[in-house]
Amino acid sequence: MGSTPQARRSDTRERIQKTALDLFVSHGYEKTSLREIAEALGVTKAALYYHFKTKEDILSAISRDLGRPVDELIAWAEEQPPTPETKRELLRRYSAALASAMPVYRILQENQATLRDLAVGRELRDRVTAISRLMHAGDLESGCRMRVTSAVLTVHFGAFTLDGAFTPDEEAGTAEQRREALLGVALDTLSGAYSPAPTPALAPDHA
Amino acid sequence: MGSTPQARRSDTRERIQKTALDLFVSHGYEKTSLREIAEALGVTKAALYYHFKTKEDILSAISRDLGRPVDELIAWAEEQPPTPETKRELLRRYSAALASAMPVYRILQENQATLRDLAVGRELRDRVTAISRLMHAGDLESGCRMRVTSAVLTVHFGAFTLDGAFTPDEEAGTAEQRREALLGVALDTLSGAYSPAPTPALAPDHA
Amino acid sequence: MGSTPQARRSDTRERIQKTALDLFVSHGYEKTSLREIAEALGVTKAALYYHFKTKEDILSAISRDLGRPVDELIAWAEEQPPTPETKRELLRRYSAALASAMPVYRILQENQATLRDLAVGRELRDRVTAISRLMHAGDLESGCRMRVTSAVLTVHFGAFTLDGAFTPDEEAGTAEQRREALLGVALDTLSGAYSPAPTPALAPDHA
Amino acid sequence: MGSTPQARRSDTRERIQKTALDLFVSHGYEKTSLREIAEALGVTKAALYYHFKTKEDILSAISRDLGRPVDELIAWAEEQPPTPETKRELLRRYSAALASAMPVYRILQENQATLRDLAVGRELRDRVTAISRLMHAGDLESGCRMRVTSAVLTVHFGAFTLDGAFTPDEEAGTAEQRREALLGVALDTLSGAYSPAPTPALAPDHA
DNA sequence: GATGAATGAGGGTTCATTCAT
DNA sequence: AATGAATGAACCCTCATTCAT
Repeated sequence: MGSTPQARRSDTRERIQKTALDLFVSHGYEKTSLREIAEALGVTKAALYYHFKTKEDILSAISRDLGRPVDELIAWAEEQPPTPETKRELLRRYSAALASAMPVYRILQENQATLRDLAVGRELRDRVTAISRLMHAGDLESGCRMRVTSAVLTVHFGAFTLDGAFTPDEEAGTAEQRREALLGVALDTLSGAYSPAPTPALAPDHA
Repeated sequence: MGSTPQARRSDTRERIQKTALDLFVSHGYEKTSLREIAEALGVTKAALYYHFKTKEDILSAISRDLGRPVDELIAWAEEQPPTPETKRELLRRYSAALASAMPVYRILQENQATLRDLAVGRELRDRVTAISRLMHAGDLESGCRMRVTSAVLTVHFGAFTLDGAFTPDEEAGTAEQRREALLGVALDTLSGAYSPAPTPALAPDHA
Repeated sequence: MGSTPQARRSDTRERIQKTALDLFVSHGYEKTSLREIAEALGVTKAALYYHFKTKEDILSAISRDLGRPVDELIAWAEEQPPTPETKRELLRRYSAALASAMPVYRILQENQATLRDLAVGRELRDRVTAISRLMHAGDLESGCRMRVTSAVLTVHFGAFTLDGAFTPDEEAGTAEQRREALLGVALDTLSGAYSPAPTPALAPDHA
Repeated sequence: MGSTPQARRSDTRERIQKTALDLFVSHGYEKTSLREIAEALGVTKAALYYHFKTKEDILSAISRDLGRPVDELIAWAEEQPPTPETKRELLRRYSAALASAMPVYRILQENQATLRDLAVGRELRDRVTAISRLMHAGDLESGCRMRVTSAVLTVHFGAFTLDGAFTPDEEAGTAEQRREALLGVALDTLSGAYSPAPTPALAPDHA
C-alpha cells in the first residue's frame, strides 16, 4: 500500500554517498573526480556542493556512517577489563566489523598517501590505532606484545587480502569461511601470548 | 689513477631516482609532481624527460633497482624444494629483503589505488604474489594454508607498521629488534602449519 | 492601541539591507556572496530573492535609503542662486551629509571597478557628479574652477581617509573634529576662488 | 642595423603584463579573468602560469615596474630635511610621478575592496602612505596638518578625476594643463600651512 | 645533456540565480 | 514569507607532456 516511489525530501545526499563510495573503492579517492560522481548520478557538480562542503566531506560522511560499528566496538572494549578473554572477544568482533565496513577501510588502505594530510584520514586511522591499543592494553612483555601484533595484523590485513595477493585463488571456501579460518589462526597466535610457554622471541631456534 | 672520465658521465639519472624516491615516499606517488622533483634537484622538468620517458618510468626504474633483492630471493626459492625448512628460510630472507627494500614497497602499499592500472604497479604486486605463492607451494590443507597466510601477512605488513598504528610507541627495542621478534612469531605460526597437531581452524573453541 | 499588527509585518527586508550593508562595507560588494548574507541572517539564499530581485537590487535599495540626505541636498542646491555663499553652505552640508551616509559612499569608493557597469553604480556616481556640478555652477575662470575642485576633493575624499593612509595615526582629535578642520581648509581654499587675488594657477612661482 | 623583429627569448612575459594592465584598468582586477587575458594574447591560461605564479603575481609585477618612480621619489624624500621647501618639491614630483604611473594607481583606487587582503594591495597602499607620511613629517600643529592633508588629497585624487566626476567636461585645457593648475592650488594650500597666518581651523567664520 | 616555452585536459570550488513546494 | 534542491557558467590553478633549440 503506497510505497512512495520517490521520497519527498530528496534522497540525493545518500545517493551521492553511495555512488562516491563505489567510485572511491574502484578508482581510488584521488582519481575519482567530482565530475565522475556527478555524471554517474545524473546531476551537476554544483549539486554535490549543495549537499557536501568539499570532496573530503563526502568521504567524511561515508567514514562516519560505515565506521560506526567499529566505533561502537571500541566503546565497548574500553569498558571491559583488559583480560585475555576480552581480547579474544575483541579480535572476533573486530574481524566481523571489518568484514562489514570493508569498503571504507579499503579506501583508507589503498589511498594512504592521499589521506595522510586529510582530517578524514586521521579519523579512519584513529579507529585502527584504537583497536590496536586496546588489544595491547596492559601487556608488558615484549614477546607477548609481538604475538598480539601478529594477531591484529593477521585479522586486519587478512580482511583486505582474502581474495588478493596473499591467498592464492585456488583457495577453497567462501570469503566468509576463509575469514573465520584466518581469525582462528590469529586467536591461536593470541593464545600463545598469554600461556606460560616461552615466547618465540626467546626460543633458540628461530634466528 | 686519475679521474676516470667515464665514471663522471652525468649521474643525473641516479639523482633523479633518489630524489623521486624520497618524494614518492614522503608525499605519495600521485601527489608528487614532476615540478617538485625537478625543483628539488635544481633542474628543469624537461630534464627529467631527457632521462625518463614518463613519470611512471621513473618509478619503474626505482622498482627495478630496489626490487632486485626480492627478485633474487624469488629466483632462489623457485629452485628449492617446497619443504617446510625452505619456507622457513624464505620467510626469514623475505623479512630481511623487505627491510632493505622498504621504500619501494611502502610506495606500493600507500598508493595502491593509483598504481592499480600502472604497469609498474603490476611489477610490484607480482613480487609480493610470487613470495606468497612460494610460501604456499604444495600446501593442500586449508588450516595449514591459513597459518602460512598469517605468517606472511605478519612479516609483510609488520614491516610497514613497526613504527605505526599497530605497534604502540612505548614498544621497546630498535626497529631491527622488533622486526626479528615479529619474524619469530611468524615462524612460530608457520611451525604450527607443518606439525601434526590439529590446526586451529578445526579446533572446537574458536567459533 | 495594543500591538499594531501592521507594524509587525516582517522586518526581514530591512534586516537584509542592514546586514548586506555591513558586509558590503567590510568585504566589498563583489566579495560578499549572497550565501554569506543569508547565513549571517539565518535565512536561506532563496529568502533574499523573495525580497529583492537581484543582488544588485539589494545595494540599490541601500543606495536609495542612505543616499536620500544627499539627494535632498542636491534638490536644495538646485533651487539656490549659484553664489559663493551658496557654495560655501553646500560644501558644509555636503561634508555633513557624507559623514552620515559614509557606508554607501565607501562602497562606491572601494568597488568602483565592479559598480562601473551596474545601474546602482551610476546612481551613486550621479550624486557625486551633481554636487560637483553645483559647486562649479557659473564659474568660468580656470584658476577659480581648480580651487573649487580642490575644495570638493578635500571634503569628499577626506571623508574616506580621515583614519586611513592620508592622515597619520598620531593625528589629534576625534573623527568629527578632524572632519571639521578639513572642512575649514576646504572652505578656505574655496574663499580664494572668489576673492580678487590672482589665482595660483597664474602665479609665476609654482612651475 | 638589423632590427630583430622577433626577440629570441620570448617577450611573452612583458606582453602578459601589458595586456593584463589594460584589462585590469578597463574591467577591474577581479572582473578580469585569466581566460580573458590569455585569449587577448592568443595563448593558453597555462602559459600565464608559466610566467607568473598566480594572478596576483601578475599585478605584483606590474606594480613593481610602474611603481618604481614613486619608490625612487620616496627614497629621495627620505634623505631630505623635512623643510617646507622639500615638501613643496615632493608634492610637485609626486604629482608628476602619479601622472606617469596612473594606471596602477587607478587599479588600486578602483579595486580597494578586492586588493584589501592581497599582498600587492599593501605594496600599493604603502607607497601612498609613505608619501603622506613624508608630507606630514615634523608637523605638529593640527591646523597645519590639515592643510597638508588637503594638499595631498588634492594632488592624489585629482589625478584620478581630472576627466571624471569632479572636473566637469567642459573644462578647458589638456589633462596636463589641468594637472598643473590643480598642483598650483595644492601648493597654495600648502603655503598656508607654513605661513604665520592663523590656520583656518581656528578662524571664527567657518563653523 | 638540458632548457624555455607552451599546451590541453582536467582538477576542486564558488557564484548568482531559479523554481516547485 | 520562505525553503530545499538544483543548475550552468565561470573561476583560479596544476598537471604530465612535448618540442624546438
